[in-house]
Amino acid sequence: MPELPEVETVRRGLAPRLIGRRIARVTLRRPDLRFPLPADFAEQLTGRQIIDVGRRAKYLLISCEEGVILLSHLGMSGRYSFTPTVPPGPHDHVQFDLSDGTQLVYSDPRRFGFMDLIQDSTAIDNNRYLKALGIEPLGNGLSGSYLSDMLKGRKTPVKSALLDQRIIAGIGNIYACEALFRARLSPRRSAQTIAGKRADRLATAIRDVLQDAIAAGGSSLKDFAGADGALGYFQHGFQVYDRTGQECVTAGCETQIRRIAQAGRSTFYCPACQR
DNA sequence: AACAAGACCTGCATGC
DNA sequence: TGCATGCAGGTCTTGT
Repeated sequence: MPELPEVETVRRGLAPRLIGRRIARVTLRRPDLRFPLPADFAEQLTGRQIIDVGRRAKYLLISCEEGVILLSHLGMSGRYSFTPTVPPGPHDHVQFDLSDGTQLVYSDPRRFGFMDLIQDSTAIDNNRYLKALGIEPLGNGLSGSYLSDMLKGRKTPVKSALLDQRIIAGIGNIYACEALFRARLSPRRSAQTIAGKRADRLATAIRDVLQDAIAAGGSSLKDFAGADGALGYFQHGFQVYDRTGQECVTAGCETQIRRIAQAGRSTFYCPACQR
């Protein structure tokens, strides 16, 4: 599951190959992704020219002429490719034939991803998937004071709070772990204790780790690839994620990275550096 | 209101 | 080799 940096990497890969092209044909090999597609999904898109490829949190927003916007979430294993196989693979669920003769294929083995249509840009904020989202972590809204305000009174672990998309939209399991390591904060700490300098540190760490990951072209675990098929390199930059038992990267700290479960998700951290 | 747990679905690594 | 188990980047829904 791509998190914000991976979705942004996909967006950047798609934009130059989509903008200005027309959607000549939409083939639905499987109309039931995670959720049912709108009944007129193909009809609404067919013939329309693509004018922008945007992103909100982990959602891709592909804007077409006459205002229709295709919303696409990659779930855990969704990916876009311009090199369709013949015959189509079992998980190639949607294909967009473009006016320049290229074909964009959406594949998603786990089918946790989904798509929707938004009628025009004024309806974005009312979309069922977007309306409850919190701030963009790379926007101007993220600050220590925003974090301390939002986390006030919350007893859930700060790690779990970072995954709450209503507070900050776009952080997933990897970058929640990585941001807390950079901020030297324990993932087990109660969210309401994040205030003052701790909150400032966390806000900075979130922004920095996401920016670094985007600059590296996203990470790549098992299923992710950019739209051009290239792999991201940020996984080489993980300092705690999936490093159970390995030595902490902090100079002089020889503590082993620990893995715990929080709210059903794995958390990785250094119990010595993160307080 | 906040929080935890379950549900959704397939593929892969691991251990017996 | 085959099989069972647990795990995976997310989000929505249900129940306390």
